[in-house]
Amino acid sequence: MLIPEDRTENLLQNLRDRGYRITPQRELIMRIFQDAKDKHLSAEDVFEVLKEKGEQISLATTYRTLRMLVQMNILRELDFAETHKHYELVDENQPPHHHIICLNCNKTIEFEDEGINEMGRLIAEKYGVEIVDMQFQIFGNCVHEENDEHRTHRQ
Amino acid sequence: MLIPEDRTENLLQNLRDRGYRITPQRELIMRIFQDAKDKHLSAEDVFEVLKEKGEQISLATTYRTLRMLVQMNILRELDFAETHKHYELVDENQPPHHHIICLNCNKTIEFEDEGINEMGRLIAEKYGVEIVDMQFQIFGNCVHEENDEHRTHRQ
DNA sequence: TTGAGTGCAAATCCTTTGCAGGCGG
DNA sequence: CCGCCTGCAAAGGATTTGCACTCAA
Repeated sequence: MLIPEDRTENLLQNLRDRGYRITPQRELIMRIFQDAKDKHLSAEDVFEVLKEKGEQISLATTYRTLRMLVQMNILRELDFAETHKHYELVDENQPPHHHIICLNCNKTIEFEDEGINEMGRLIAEKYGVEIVDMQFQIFGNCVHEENDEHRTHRQ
Repeated sequence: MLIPEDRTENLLQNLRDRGYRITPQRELIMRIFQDAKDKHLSAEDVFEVLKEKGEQISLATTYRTLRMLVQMNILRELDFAETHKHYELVDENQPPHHHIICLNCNKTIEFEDEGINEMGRLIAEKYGVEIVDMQFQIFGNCVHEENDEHRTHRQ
């Protein structure tokens, strides 16, 4: 089993090279995403994790940092049809992955499918679009909720 | 060339059958979507169209009606990685379609791809998820903006 | 040293809600 | 006529911003 390497140092260097200052706040936030692989944290989530760790940081800085990291292509912004956005680390060595979102329990399942990625590339090429990101979302009800009253719409 | 039939009467009957009252406001909003096929209106867009037509309606009712129509599966809610949501008429006779969103000009291109839909169905089945909606979004830069400074991130 | 980054509070944007009055069935 | 719908204004949640201060380089 592969232990995922900590890319934080590289990413920090990357920021430094682009003229950004490395502050404790920025480093903390990047480490949170490194430690939360496979999660899709919201700004509020990140802020809560920091508070639990006893770290001093403002919500404003959290939002500013997330926005900056998305612009640097270090974080990917995800839309799960909620009122707030989610974020995850970009791994340029991995093909884009996609998400199933359960409308009952709000859990998300990640999946990879090279066929879908390839079709996305062909379609983008057909329409003359240079891809920045592709997201395939399946909204539905997962079997674990089978006995509950199903929600047949977005929340 | 096929002239798309006006389904508004059927949809209104549908609402009536489900115990909802048919008010002028609800009928107006449904007709706006009928007349704006291929567009992806936001709540504010709908409100503006109504104002231009000289119709009297409040923004609150616009939001309430949109939410109700989504719950009735008459409208589909779309997320284009913006701060507000977009809506389009659901056509149950058509397979789900998807969108390319240009990060430069904010234009959207609709496309259909039965291969992608089929893959989505297979994946949902594999993970035991009953599909409510599928959305494949390609974010990128369209060729028309080729000479402009490219935005390489979400707005 | 210096200006980019931070914290705080206020502002902004989008959307929802409480309430009193209106009107569809 | 009953109670669902509406309009208005106020509230709410998520995110951004102005400003004075701080600290990374």
